[in-house]
Amino acid sequence: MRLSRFFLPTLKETPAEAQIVSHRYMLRAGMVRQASAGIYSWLPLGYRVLKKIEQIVREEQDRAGAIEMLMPTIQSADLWRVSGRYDDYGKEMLRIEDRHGRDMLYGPTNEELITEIFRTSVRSYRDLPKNLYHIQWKFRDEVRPRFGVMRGREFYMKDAYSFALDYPSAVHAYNRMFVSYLRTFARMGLQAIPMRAETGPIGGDLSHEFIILADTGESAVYCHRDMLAFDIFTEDVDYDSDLQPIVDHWTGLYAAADDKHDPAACPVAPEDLVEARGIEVGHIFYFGAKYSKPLGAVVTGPDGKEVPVEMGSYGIGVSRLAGAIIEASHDEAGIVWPEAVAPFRVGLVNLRASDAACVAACDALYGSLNGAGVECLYDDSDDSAGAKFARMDLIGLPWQIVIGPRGVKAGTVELKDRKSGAREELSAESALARLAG
RNA sequence: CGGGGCGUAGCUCAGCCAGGUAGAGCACCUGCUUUGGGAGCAGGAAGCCGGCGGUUCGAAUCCGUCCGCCCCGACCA
Repeated sequence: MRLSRFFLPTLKETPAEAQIVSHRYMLRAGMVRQASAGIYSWLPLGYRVLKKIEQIVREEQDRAGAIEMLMPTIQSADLWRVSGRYDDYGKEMLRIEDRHGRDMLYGPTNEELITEIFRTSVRSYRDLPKNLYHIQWKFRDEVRPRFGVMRGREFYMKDAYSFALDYPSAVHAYNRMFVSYLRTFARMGLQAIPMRAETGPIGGDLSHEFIILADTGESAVYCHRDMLAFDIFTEDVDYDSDLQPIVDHWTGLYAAADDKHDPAACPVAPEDLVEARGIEVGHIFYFGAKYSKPLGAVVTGPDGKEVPVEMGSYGIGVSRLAGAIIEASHDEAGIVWPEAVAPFRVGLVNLRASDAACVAACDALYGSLNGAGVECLYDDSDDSAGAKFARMDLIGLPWQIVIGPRGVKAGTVELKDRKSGAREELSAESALARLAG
């Protein structure tokens, strides 16, 4: 993509409303723009990141055996009255009335809807287990939205719902999601720590939050020091095998968010206890028959008796992750994208747009990169060199290739690693080979 | 929802206390000069001073009211 054809409204100064680093950089890098409190437009650069994150989540859900579908953003209040949550959810739920005076709502979650779909379609234990998910915009009318997309009112979320015949099989469904979450966050370059959690208004009694540590995290978290040394989980998994050993390994050491942490009852010696701030990027629940019972989602078991299905739900904050990744990966100059979620893999900088030789060298390499399938943002503007460097650092693409008169004369380009800052002079062919590899 | 703060040019902000022709820096446009870390000079364009009402000869400025946004707390993927 040529910068001259792209839409990248970067800001030199920090907008006053942004307090934390991810929010500041997302605004400055032209990723998002606030539409109203807690509601954002995703500009092209930010949208590319959002889609990368979404795709990783999707691939790992699919790998774990979940089936993708799509439910609407607007729901009828009727189902929520049946489950009893229409009143319980309170003002967080955005309520709407249609032209016929029917009560509608902008869905904050989808347990009722998915259970209803399941109820009318599945009658036999032979159709179990199932795990259905979708990735969709949600709305929770937070009293006080803040931290940019990390605590917005409108947010993009993956939510999966598992259906099982009995408790052991429900636990296996839970474990599948647990393990797939480890993989999902690892692919984004994040060390996510599963922690015991309150189940909140969703309800249930087996629940973990996946937390990434960051100074600006919303909640205090506590965990055993050794957990930080765990290798991030990247191995391939047979999701049909017994996953309990993996889950046990990751839950064997103490880790809890503040709402589950009791200093008096903490089993970890003070010198081994890490106290930090964390951002919740995923949350998984087992909640049994909490919804299947009132909504009548029952199946006939092998013994011919009807039983309510055992359910769980599993969320990942897709839009929140965009902010959370920046919190975990940035420096004074801007964002430092992990390769897997970077909006482009490489930024190609023409230092001298007025110089025919520089233009020719850049155009040639740009063509080669595109030909090799390397996502490239090509700064073909005639801005000053300093402005280009600063902008490229700000938007945080993992690699920069700088071509200027100096290098063109010497037959070299400069390859810069955004994360380490290391620069290297090499031929355009070598740079291409490096990035295409 | 309690407490606090702020709405003036695209962005960051001054001006308000003490009413009297709407400002600066950055960004933008034109031209020239520059060109390896957010360049220089000259010129230009740009604002219903958040909305409504009031006080006044006169309101960005004073008073009232509404709206929007931010921060702290309580609450949440």
